[in-house]
Amino acid sequence: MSNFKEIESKWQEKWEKDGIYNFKEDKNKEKLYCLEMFSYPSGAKLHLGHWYNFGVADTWARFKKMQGYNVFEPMGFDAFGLPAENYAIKTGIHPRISTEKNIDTMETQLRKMGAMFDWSHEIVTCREDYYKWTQWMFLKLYENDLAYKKEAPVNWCDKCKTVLANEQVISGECERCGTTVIRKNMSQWFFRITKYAEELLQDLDKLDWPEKTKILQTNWIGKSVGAYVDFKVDGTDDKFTVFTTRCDTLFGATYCVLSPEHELVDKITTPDKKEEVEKYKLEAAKQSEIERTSTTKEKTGVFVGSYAVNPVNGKKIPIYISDYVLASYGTGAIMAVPAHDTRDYEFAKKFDIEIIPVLEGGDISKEAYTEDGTHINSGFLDGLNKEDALNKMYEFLKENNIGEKTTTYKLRDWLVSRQRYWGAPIPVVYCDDCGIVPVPKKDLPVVLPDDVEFTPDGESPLKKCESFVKCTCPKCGKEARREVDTLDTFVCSSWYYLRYPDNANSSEPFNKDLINKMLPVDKYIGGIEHACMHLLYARFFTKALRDMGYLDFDEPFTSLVHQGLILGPDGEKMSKSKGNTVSPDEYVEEYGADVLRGYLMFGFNYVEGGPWSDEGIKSIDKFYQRIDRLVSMIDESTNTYKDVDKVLNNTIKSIREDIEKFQFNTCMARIMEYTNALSKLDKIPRYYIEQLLLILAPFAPHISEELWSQIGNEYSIHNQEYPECDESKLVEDTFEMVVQVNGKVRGKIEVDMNTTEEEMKEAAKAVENVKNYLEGHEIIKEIIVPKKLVSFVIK
RNA sequence: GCCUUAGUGGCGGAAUUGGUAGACGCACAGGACUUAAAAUCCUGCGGGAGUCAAAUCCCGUGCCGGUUCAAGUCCGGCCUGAGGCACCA
Repeated sequence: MSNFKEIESKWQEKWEKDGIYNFKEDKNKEKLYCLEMFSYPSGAKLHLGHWYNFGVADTWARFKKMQGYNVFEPMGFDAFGLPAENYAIKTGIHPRISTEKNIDTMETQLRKMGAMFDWSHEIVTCREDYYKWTQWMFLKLYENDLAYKKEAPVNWCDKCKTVLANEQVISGECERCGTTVIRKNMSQWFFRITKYAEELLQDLDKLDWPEKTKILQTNWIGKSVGAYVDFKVDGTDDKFTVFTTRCDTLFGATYCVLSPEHELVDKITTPDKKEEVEKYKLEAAKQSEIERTSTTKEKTGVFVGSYAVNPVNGKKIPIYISDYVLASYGTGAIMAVPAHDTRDYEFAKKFDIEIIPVLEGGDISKEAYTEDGTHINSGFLDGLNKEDALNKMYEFLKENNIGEKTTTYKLRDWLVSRQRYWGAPIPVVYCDDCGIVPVPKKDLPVVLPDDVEFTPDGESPLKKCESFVKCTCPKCGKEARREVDTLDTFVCSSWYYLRYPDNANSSEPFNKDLINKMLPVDKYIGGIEHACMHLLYARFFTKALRDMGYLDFDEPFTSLVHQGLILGPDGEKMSKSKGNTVSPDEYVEEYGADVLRGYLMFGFNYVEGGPWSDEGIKSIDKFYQRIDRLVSMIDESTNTYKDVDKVLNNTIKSIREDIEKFQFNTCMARIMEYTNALSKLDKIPRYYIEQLLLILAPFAPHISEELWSQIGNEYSIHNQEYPECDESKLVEDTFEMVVQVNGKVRGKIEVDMNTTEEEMKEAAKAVENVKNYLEGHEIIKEIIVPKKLVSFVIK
């Protein structure tokens, strides 16, 4: 086999023509839905990361197919998004044209991968037959009170008069014009994901996901139990509510802090502080949340001139604003207990505010600092421990109607409005008389118009498209205006796994019975960068659809695996701007898909990834050439060799174990060991060759298929069963016993498998080198690990 | 900064979960075949001491400390890199 490329396209065409990977319902086989996170067609071409994700995951799916599962492995494109629109502004090429062209290229490339993708189930999110149902999802959420509008801050460039993505803000400035970006409030659509916060948290226990991913989601959801406490503003009827996890320290609260965006700020700022407060609010608006919540930067803030009344002791305490308090978490206001909180302590020191310790040994300025001391200076809480004091305070707050026990989450509702063109239009109409009116489902899709203008002035093309904006109210028939914002692309990707099995359905997003059979996804493979957003949004959608009665399962992805990141040769994340991207194309061109896939499997720990280097890709090429040579040594004898049998069965056993852990590198190593064993033979019996090809099939699908046919076997190797391990071939008569003295290896000796512990000990003592160490010393301890080692501790 | 994660030969990476560190491969070196090269095959290959050669010994899994008969693996503290931080997807 001199040319891998030739045989690859030959088999790819045949497989597709025969549809051997197309999913057909089969009552005798268990379905297995294997899904790789679909790709965004921005770069025009597949990059190495795609090959790493899809190509390697396909080996797992192929292995499952050979294990007898009815595998469904679809592919599609997450095709809406910012880059296509930016590209249009720069070049004038319409996003639909550039996107469809990219998809075309990528499909061609994906076919060259030789994966089992079932193209008859393809979906593309920017096409009407898909986004119609994305809009339907929006309407359903709206009907169920899971979509609503409210004011929220966006990145705003006042020169461009446009909203910027975080990505477009470069160190606080607009990437186009360099103007300082500010946070500005706008009315926007939200999905009420927080309604599911508790269930999203609880159900993590049910999932076969990496522990670190569950921890990331747990922290992101950020549940904390505490209390709301109301503070009156002294001398007025105004009050504000704070959230605190330590209401037991209320007696030590010596000031309050509102976020600069808090609605009460303007009202309670005294005239002499007005200027200073306004200035501070502007400064705060310029900062990102990461900057604002940094625990190392110096605390800043401004006294607003008013005082709050501490509800437990009636003390007047000053009210400040500070950027370290965020409007989006809790109530946007805190009570500060500087004696027991680091941030509050720093702040109080700087502004010379009173510090009252209320926990014994808990004064932050003291050396022996504990968080949970006995309460002091705390009136009715004095002498109590943390738990009792908390409970007593909860009671007190409730009785006096000044607060209550509560649970809050860091998780915020999901902002889905985007002031952009290239996305699914939000199917809503604004009518002067009827207000917000959802577009009736029979009128979906609200079609994204093609004839729009892309200008760099930042104005949304949809807003300027009069024919789109102008419409009639579905309720009263009067003239109305369409919503010009589009949906976050994460909305598209929150339900695509539900559409794949039923992608041609034109009367509903998916058939309930079908989806209940095909889902949940059995194995979902994609990057960990999606741990908090995409994966959480998809879980939310599934639960919301379940509650609406459209499906009967609780979780979309039963089992999850993250492939690592393939970095540039410099060890940095590949990006065009860094100029460290590596294209897979030249490798496919030179070595073929099997070799590139093989190298990606062998050269990296799949879950860790690492910097790209092509040192060694040749070795996979050589390895497959070697297999080709071995196959030509085929012999029709039925001889067997004990050593070869042992290696063969160990290979099968190890691969079956390792592939479940996505350890493809060790699988490849075991295949190499088997070929090493075979190459010691002059002629290789047919059985050993067939086993080799079957073992190899999921890893090198084209080469194995070619060689399988060359030795005269029936097409297709991919419809065969994966070899089973014959444990009887692995039985060993002896083992190597290790002898340690004081923890160091001092001898190794081959002994019979059936050696008793007592015999092991005696044999160990008889080892020449061990004898030298034991001589003249007292053995104070003997440790025996059966079938492994003997360890002596001597004095 | 916060959350998560990783650090093992010249390199990519193994290590049954506390029990022989370096599987498998790359690179390199030596040899065979060849007029020669490529390809292929064989041998060696963490560092140091020792020896004709061995045996054997010491050091070694980012750094410092701890637990243990025994630590790459567990615990505490640090350093460095990577991913995410809610409008890139």
